[in-house]
Amino acid sequence: MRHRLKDVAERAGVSVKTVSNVVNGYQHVRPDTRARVERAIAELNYRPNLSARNLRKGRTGVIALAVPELDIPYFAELARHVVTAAAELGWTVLIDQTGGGREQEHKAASGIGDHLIDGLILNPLALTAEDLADLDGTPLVLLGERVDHGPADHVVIDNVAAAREVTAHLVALGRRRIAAIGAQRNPEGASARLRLAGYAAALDDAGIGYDERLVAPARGWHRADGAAAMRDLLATGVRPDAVFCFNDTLALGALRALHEAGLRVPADVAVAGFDDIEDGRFSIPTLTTIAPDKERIARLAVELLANRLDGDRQAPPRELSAPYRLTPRESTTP
Amino acid sequence: MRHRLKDVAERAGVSVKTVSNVVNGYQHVRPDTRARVERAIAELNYRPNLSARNLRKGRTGVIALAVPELDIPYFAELARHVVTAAAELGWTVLIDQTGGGREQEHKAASGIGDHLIDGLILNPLALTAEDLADLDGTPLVLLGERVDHGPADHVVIDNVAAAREVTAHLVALGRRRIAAIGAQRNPEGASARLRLAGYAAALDDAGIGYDERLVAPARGWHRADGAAAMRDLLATGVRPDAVFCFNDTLALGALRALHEAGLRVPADVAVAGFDDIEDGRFSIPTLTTIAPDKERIARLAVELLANRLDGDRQAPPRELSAPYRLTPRESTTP
DNA sequence: CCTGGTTTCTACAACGTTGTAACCAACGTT
DNA sequence: AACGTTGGTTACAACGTTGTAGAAACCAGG
Repeated sequence: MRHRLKDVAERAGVSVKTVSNVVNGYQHVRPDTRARVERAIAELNYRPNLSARNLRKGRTGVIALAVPELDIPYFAELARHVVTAAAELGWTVLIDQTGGGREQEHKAASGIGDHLIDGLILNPLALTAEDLADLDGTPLVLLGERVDHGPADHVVIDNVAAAREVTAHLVALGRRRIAAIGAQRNPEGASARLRLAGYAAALDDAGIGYDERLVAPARGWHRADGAAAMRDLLATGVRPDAVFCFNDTLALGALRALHEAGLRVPADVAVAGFDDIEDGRFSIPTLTTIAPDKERIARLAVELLANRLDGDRQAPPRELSAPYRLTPRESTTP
Repeated sequence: MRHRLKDVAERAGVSVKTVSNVVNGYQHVRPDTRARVERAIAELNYRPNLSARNLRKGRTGVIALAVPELDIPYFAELARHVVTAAAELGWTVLIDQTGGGREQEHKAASGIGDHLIDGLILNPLALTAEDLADLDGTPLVLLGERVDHGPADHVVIDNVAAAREVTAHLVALGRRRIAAIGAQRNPEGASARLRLAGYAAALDDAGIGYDERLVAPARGWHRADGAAAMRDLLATGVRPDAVFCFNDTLALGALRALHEAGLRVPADVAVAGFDDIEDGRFSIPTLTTIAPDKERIARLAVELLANRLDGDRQAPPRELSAPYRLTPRESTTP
């Protein structure tokens, strides 16, 4: 049922290579030969065997995207854009879920060696620079925060500036007791660390003291974690008048916990998030957030990978920055 | 930098095939030979070339999952479970976004022929039976509703019964003017059609007449579509006291539109959805929904594919059913 | 009619792996 | 001592494709 170049060649009365040439759009093929071959291809419904082609060419046309969890909307939305951007360059995307663990992230990164994929776009949560040291030259692009001076290209947004801007927005509304949710206990959560730094900087700008009791760690990045952190905050008796959550799912969880505690948003407590996921545009109230340009991030990542594949693999790593925008909504401004 | 069986063989002083045997866990290898080979493998950091292995074996170890859109949470959650279930059987999952179009779904299905993937799990929205007619025997499992008597295995949940149950739940709360959101204009949306049928059946059970003005079509399955449909309903002046949305994102959009219209949920209007996505467990109010066992669906789909791959490819298509559970929450019961 | 260049096509080898068949050695059985 | 059996290993071919080198056919200019 399945045909090979050889079958097409026999039917068209030409050599295998000529069929290959037609398939690959080689120029110097006589029109009538080409037509005969194309007819044979159509009649046999021939499809090239990609495994064989890959083996011969050393390329697979598949890139991988490794994210912590697909059912965190930010990553799902990002994945969508990466798939789209990659498709434009003729690539297929293989999506990997790392679970956010250092070990699994490392496995995803070294899985490059399988020859199954030409390159990897990795959004690490816990990976450190030394984890990347033993990679053997397959192109890698990191998303989110830089793994300090790692050997790879990366696409970032300015987490510190963004966090500072959204915190300043809360300050500008007259809030003074501004909590932060999402600090990570393990020191490796780079994004969390930077967002915390931006938060602290904005407080400093406003002459507000940093109060450790207002900074709540979160176990993960899910709604449940945000809700739990918010409940903890309320339970300790510190009464924040605003909360900056380090991502939108945490913020949505916090909204829920505030609702259950009978507090009004934004009247009693203003809430801001980070990521601009679709939920936040329809939640009650809608969610003020930092909106990173996800499409741009995806496109830049794919382009970096393409450059690496076609160009100099030894070139020094590049860092590209994607824009973001503070997007005020009901959760801070009624 | 990249090593082949041959390199390992030379270093260990054995034949290429012996190394291959060690790599594949072949029994009859002398312990000291095995040790020597394994040391050489470790020293060279050898990784098999999957393209070559695939070419030789005719299998790639990769299956594809094609869903309409990754950033619809239901599909993201499903994808997560499929990836997990597949990993247990040693498979990698390649995720495809069809966009829900008939053409693209067909392309995904026929893309099987590329030899890149061993099988496909497809969640179709618009695909018809005849679209599947020209597939050449590569295993395919359909999710969601059956494409009428198509030639493929499929995993379903009983959409009619589930929709009937959730509608009956609304009736039991004393609601009589129950709207439905999510009917599709194009006749191909099989799931929507079945859920509509269940809705109608439940009304009939309760002796409530079917009122066409209460049935709102939706363009897509996003929150924005649900909000738009709800606004349309309200604009026409029919005042429903309950709404059954054909999925959760539509319901979340409807919640938002009701909020904007100043209507209370569930006091004025009760709202129910379908899918049990994470958002619905944290929204305000939390969302009553039908919770399909997504993990089970994913597992069944992967198992069907596995059976097809290892077993009889000509066996008649099978239909497996996954359970669901009505999950009442605040949006119907305060 | 020859020369040199281009176009069109082909034979062959190679990519890295594994299945097949075969070999040799060691063993226990007749 | 001859025999079959098993364990351990190997040489070879094949999977389907494409790059290389070159042959054959064609063309133009002298």
